[in-house]
Amino acid sequence: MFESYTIKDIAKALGVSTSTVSRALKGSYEIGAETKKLVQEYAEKVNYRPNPIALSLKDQKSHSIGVVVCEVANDYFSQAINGIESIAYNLGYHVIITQTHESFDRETVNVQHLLSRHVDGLLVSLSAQTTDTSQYKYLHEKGFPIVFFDRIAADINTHRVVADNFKGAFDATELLIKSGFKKIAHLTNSNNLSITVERLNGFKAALAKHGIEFKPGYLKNCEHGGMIYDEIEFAVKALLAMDDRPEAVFIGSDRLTINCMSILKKLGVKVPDDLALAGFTNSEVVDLFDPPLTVVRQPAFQIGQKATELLIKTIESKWPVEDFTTERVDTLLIERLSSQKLK
Amino acid sequence: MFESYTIKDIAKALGVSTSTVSRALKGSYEIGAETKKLVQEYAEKVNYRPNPIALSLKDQKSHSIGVVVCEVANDYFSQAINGIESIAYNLGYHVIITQTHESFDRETVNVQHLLSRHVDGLLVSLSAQTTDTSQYKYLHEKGFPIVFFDRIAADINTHRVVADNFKGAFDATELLIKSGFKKIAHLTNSNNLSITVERLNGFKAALAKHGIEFKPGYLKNCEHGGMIYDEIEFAVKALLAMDDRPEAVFIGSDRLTINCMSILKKLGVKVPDDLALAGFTNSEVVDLFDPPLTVVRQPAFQIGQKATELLIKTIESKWPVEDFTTERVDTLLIERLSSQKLK
DNA sequence: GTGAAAGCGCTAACAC
DNA sequence: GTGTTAGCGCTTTCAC
Repeated sequence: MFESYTIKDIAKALGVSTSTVSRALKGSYEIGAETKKLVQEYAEKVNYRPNPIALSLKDQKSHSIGVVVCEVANDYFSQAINGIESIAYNLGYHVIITQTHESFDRETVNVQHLLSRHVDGLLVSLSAQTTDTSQYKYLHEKGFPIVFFDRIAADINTHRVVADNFKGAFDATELLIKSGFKKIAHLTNSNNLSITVERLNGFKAALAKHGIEFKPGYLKNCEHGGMIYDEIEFAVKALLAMDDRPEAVFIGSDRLTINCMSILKKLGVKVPDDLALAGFTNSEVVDLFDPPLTVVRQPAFQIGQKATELLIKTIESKWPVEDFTTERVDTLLIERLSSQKLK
Repeated sequence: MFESYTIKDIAKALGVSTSTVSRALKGSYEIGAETKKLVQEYAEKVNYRPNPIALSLKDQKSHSIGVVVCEVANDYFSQAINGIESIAYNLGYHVIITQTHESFDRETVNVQHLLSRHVDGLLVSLSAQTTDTSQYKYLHEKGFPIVFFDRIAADINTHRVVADNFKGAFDATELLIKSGFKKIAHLTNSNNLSITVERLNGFKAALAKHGIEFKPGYLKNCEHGGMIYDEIEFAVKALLAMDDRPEAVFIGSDRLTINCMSILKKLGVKVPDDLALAGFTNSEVVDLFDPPLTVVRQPAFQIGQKATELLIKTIESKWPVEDFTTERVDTLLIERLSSQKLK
């Protein structure tokens, strides 16, 4: 096995005490210049690294943060994790990632697991199935640092970082309207999610602004957050089978947008001729699609970074934090062929 | 802050000693049935969780493994990490991910960082820039567990998990040949990488089998592993500008395949009419591309799993491991429009 | 200016 | 059957 030097080894080698070594290494003023130099040079020479586990045990912090997301192999979340990691790394934390696969049970198990690992705080994006947020409420009340991002718990007053989902949805919907569509459907995620509600509101607001009535029949929710292909296919087919079939659809989630394209292609429905399309996604290759996709992009990397900064600030705060912010960052609308009305 | 119960709290509350609690909790036979029950019920009640940091300090293991990859926001690696995490999670390890962004310096820093965190072992996929593997050699010789996956170090005899890159390349190239192409270029990664060499060999073997001469001019390396867009664009343009311009190109990396498509589209080069294309990628949406892409997929998830299993087995081995395996898993060739010869 | 020792949470060897 | 204690690596208070 691989051994590394401890403070004790250095102390023994140099014939001083461990406390001297400890102090010398952090340049304490109490240590004589030559001793200090001696110790520091020796430590350097043997490539001494303090044992972070011992430090953690001492100061009762694990220097790790737990992340709860639905899926890593998802463009939005892999980008967000990238942001999380970049901040955590710089501030000396490491990141433990867990996936819910949109299941509430799995989410609960993950949180328990992370707590048993004594993470110093939690970065959470709720699963599509989650309605009961009491475990977070309990922890939050006990003073345990939690930051929600993307899919937040409305009833827990802690730091939150989200995209401006309302505006993102509004913009995309308005774009479809301005392209000339009036019959616009909305395919979206589980109603449990904050993002679903916000995006639906943005969708409705855009319709209202342009005097278009919201038709409940044009709204399709996929309760499993796009994890179940058949559910999406069912919803898409239902839209296509309507008497007053929509001409366009605005899609409220990354996975749904991609899967919807895939289903339409399979069914031989031409985009945008038969059905125009705009949707949320963070995929970087949608301009290579046939047709190129009109999308709402979220600054996932920055969202991950901000959430992590807030979390670590909370963790390291000397005083109980009581003042919580909700950061809202802009989305980006990119128009491509899929949302255009062809002659 | 958030406090949790320790063995000491339980001992005090129950008026027994800490060792009794410790033993009772692991159901030791030395403890009387009623004491055991008492302790276990109390621990359950207060939701006791052993402090993993204390355990780590005791048995000199951090129960964490370090991962070195070039990029997380890459389909192949995010899928591999998924596999890594799934195994690590089940075996009680957590995973610290670092990214090299294809830089050797960054890789060195990352390895140092991971070692300073006292990870129990390393899962490594080399950066495109790396030629000097001495840091790994040094660690390996000291008995430190390392498993290479995907981009391996040829000169270090440790566990390795790779796709059958030779065959994957061979199959894709042969497919192009069978489609009727003879002038086939190869756009690929840095020559430093094991995968580059293996895929090139597969490419050459397929040409040879069908009596086609290998033209060095048709081989383009992107030394930065596709991180620099201009480099790829330069290579693609060079191929297109050749007197004896290739009719098809086989691409040896995920990022290059996607970027090449993007460049061809920008240049107005029609695929497969003007240039047919087949390449390695693990993107799940390439069937939505225009045109749908012919690809070689790697079982990234399984590769991640296997590598992690081997690593943890090595870590937990009671004896120094001397017998190392190289696991080679099959790739999957999926034919779509991009590789077909149109009339 | 430096050393001794306690303590963080847990386990295990050694009492009794 | 249960308690006492040392020790994992490090910091820090208290001595000198």
